[in-house]
Amino acid sequence: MDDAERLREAGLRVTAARLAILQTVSGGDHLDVEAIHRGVCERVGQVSLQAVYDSLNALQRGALLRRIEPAGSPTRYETRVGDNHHHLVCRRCGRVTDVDCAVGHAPCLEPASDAGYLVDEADVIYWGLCPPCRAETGSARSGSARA
Amino acid sequence: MDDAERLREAGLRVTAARLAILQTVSGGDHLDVEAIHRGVCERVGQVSLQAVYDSLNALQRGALLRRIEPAGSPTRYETRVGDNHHHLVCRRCGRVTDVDCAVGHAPCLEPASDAGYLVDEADVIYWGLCPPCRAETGSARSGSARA
DNA sequence: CAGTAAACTTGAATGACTCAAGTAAAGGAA
DNA sequence: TTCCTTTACTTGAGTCATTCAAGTTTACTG
Repeated sequence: MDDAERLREAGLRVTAARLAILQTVSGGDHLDVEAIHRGVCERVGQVSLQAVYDSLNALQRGALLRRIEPAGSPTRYETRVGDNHHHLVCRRCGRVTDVDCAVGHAPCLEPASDAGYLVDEADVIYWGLCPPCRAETGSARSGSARA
Repeated sequence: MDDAERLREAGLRVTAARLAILQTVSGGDHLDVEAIHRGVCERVGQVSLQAVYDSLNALQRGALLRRIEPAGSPTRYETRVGDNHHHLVCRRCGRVTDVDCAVGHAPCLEPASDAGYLVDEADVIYWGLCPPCRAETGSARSGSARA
């Protein structure tokens, strides 16, 4: 299924801007809105930043994109949707890297007690230093995660 | 150990504003900055919002408070620090509730692959609807978490 | 091919937070 | 106790990502 079909299936109109967004996000690595905007403009000429915001919202509502919002850094988007994966986020440069869930049956995704909540999603972010930033700061190898 | 001692131990000066912040946060339930500010003013009279921001930062650097930053809602604070617990966040009203880690040995807190990152923390947020919001929206009981 | 809803444009507004410069006060030293 | 230095606090302006609003254009239906 190509992007145009996927858009239609989500009840969205097919426009050059949206196709360019999908291409840009899928070709990039957890890009932020500004980077996506740049990519879109390179592909199809001037598109307003607001159109990009608007479309990104529509695309994520339609489950064509996934939004990642690490505390303290701007929102990023990826095309890998509908699967069970999490993210490593670099505290220093903000880089985001995918990680599969640590265990197949995802124990952490069912809270110990749901306190009466109707839980529909679990978000896991591992905070740390990415390899380039470790090299620059001279951090020793390997640490153990704390909850 | 009382709050004043704890402040001194963290290398911070003891002020009425800071004591009031600690009391307010510990007496409240994952309050946001505005609510903390209100609580502080009730206790010790006018304190500027910036002083509250400043102190909250100092207190969290000194590990007297923990900061919770759910995507799309303002930062909240709690006094429960240094343990292994996560949060349920209501998509509708933003309410935050503590959950202990699902499993003692915390499997999700060691990523399947660390991609070379030096991981120092894992943040887990369960998104859903809190009981009052479920009642208001008439959502059916229980759903299964998706990663 | 026309009509209409959705998408896009421009421009202003918002909200949470930070920065900056000056004043006040905590707590160690004299 | 008083002085002095450093940290905390005040006021006020600034920033950044994001949203809102109103008008125009364009994709798709009929």
